[in-house]
Amino acid sequence: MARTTKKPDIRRKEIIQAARGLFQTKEYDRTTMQELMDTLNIAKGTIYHYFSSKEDLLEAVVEDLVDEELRRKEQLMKSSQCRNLTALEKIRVLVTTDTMAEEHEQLLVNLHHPGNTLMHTRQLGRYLIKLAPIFAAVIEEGCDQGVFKTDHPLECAEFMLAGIQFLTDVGFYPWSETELARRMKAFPSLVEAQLHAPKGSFSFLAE
Amino acid sequence: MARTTKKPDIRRKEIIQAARGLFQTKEYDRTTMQELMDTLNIAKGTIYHYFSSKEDLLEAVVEDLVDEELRRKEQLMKSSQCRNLTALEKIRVLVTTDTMAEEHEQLLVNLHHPGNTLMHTRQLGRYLIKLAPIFAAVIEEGCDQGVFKTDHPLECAEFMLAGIQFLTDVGFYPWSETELARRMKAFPSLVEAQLHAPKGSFSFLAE
DNA sequence: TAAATAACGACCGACCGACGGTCAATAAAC
DNA sequence: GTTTATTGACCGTCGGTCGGTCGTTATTTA
Repeated sequence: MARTTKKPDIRRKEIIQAARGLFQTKEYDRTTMQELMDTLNIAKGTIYHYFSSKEDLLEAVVEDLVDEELRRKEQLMKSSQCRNLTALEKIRVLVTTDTMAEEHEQLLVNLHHPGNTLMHTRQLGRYLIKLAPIFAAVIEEGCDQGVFKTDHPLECAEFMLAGIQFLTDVGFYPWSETELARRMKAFPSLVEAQLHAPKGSFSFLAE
Repeated sequence: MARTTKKPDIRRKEIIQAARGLFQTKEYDRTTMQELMDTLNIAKGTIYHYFSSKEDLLEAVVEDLVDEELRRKEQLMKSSQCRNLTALEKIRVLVTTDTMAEEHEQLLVNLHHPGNTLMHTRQLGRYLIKLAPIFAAVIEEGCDQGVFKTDHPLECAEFMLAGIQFLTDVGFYPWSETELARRMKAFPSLVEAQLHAPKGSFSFLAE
């Protein structure tokens, strides 16, 4: 077959992008290396030239995903429209501008299939490591402004993000609609308690 | 080969028990049906006569695991030595008498292998559904006694259990020792904030 | 300077072993 | 005799391997 060589970093990125698309639409487990080969018109050996295993590839995909999210949120916080918001407003922006949510929706279509548990878990793990500090910074700001109060901003952020994500994401567990609704209703006051925030300040979470 | 027939419910339990042992010591992914067959001296078809797939078997194992835990905790709460403890003391008993922890330790030996992510996730999911209500009941008791304060006892329990478990269990993500230590130190005050509990009342968590 | 050659590494794809799962036959139980 | 628990040979699929090929670039040769 005709062979096209590309610069390694280009090819690597190509593979990651294609894999990311497949993993998100078809689920990780149900995506075969054969499909990835077909998508890219590439031989199997080429993929394994760049990634030592399917799971290694998953790791790269997740890193790509989370890093993108990180860049967006960082940029969001630095943007002029955010510069002089209160900490509470900033958190609202961070949460509601959930850029990753779109991609998640694709997943939710293939609901109830457990083939993406590994990917979800990995993603949440990396997400916490990389993005919790951003939330923590804003929380700290809030403490300075007197709206929040906590001795452990980072752990607080990790704790809330992990809890909410696990209890909300049907990719982890096939939660029922009623369970999800019940939790959504409770989250505002839970978060407010956690941060010692004014009553009602997080009611936007339930929307 | 000579064949020994057993009562279906006996056989079923046998398979679950053996699978449980293997899944916990060897990890789910790395446990093959062949190994399970060898352990039980049973043909493959027999297993598939009782369980439609490997994952179906996993589900049964997890249910077995969590139900056992549930029974123990329920019994613990009903026991005479717990009857007239304060809510705070009861929670301490619930948490420190973590019967499942032993089994987890086995897992921690095989550290950093992601082959059990699915099992861990499933387990936490079912655990929350079945055991959060027990914690919630005690929390409610604490509210009545005036040591706690929350409008959503159940969601509060789910939230804390999910968060702590995910951030603590290296079966989900290969957290570093420093990360784990850092979080353990923070948990008491996080939980106290969540429940509006007196300062220091949950310091036993960090031990 | 231009052509031949050597070295490198990106790329290929036939092949493999392992694994989950199937099913027709069969032995035990009732 | 009927039902049902059990067997194990067999299958398809999938992740992964590996010896080898071909395009590219640096180096030598004419």
